[in-house]
Amino acid sequence: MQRTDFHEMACSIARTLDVVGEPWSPLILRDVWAGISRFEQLQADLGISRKVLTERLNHLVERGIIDRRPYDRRPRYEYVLTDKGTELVDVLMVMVGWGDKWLAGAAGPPVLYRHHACGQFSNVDLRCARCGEPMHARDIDLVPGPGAGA
Amino acid sequence: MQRTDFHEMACSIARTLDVVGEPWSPLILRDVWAGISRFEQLQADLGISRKVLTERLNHLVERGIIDRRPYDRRPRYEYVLTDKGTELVDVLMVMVGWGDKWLAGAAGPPVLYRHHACGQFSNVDLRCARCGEPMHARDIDLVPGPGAGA
DNA sequence: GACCTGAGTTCCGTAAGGGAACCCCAATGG
DNA sequence: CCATTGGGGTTCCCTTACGGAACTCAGGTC
Repeated sequence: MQRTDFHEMACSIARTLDVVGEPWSPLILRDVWAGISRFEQLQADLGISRKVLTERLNHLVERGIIDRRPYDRRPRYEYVLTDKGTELVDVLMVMVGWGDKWLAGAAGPPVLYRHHACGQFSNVDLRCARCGEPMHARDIDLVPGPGAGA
Repeated sequence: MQRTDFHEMACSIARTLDVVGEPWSPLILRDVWAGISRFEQLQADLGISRKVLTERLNHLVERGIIDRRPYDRRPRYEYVLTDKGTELVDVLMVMVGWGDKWLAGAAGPPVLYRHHACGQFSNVDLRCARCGEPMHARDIDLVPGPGAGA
């Protein structure tokens, strides 16, 4: 894990990385999103060490990304996305779009999205929340906001 | 950094993490995007160790995210985004949206985006590339694609 | 020729990940 | 009613990677 603390930086990227920037955290989020929700399943699917998996799960629960809840009268637990965590999946969806385009190669994308609204296999596209036009890195200027440091 | 190799996984998230999943890499990308492009500037801005900065820059150059190019007849170099790297910034923009909403607190967002197309301060929104309707985690089904493993 | 500056490299101490073994608890089951 | 099973973690040791400071190198400048 990063030794330098990203939490204090006046940057929403750094602060987001403080939540899911550690190795494995995004993949844990992916698995929980995809329905792999129990400790043993996660450990087997990811091949992560049990120690680190415990740490990451606790961290994600503390930050309100996932909830830990019992699913049996025996001490058995599963992890489910909170609203906060579900919205964080947006980041993963965009990563998938980029990875599909630049890294998937001839085999094609490993996973497809079927959009409920239109029923088609599709991908995400970034648009301006105000005018609806495409909004990518080259389409904007960065301006200091109210929460900027001195 | 991660000891387990994400590169071989049949998952575009894992493969993207193999490129920018190491600690600091996303922040380096952010800085280069924002115009902080030289070694000394990056080191000072991030507070990263010089050794790790060197490793990360080399890694990003190898993966085609940034280019290293001389800006002087002396051995001086700057780093600039490639097209591949510029598209990867989409991921950062979505992270900013999430961080602004869930982590910024009362101070408000540290940075604002002014959209060239409409001139307004805005944020990104995820839409279906086919039908244009909103597309978030709950709006899709995941289906194995052609590049899925056995 | 001495000095400066940007861009790294080297070295050491510490902290984090990997892996295997171990532990705890509730529900069977013989 | 004691032994077993199986999920969900802990504990331990080993190795690797980060942080930080010192050092190097090459071209320009005074």
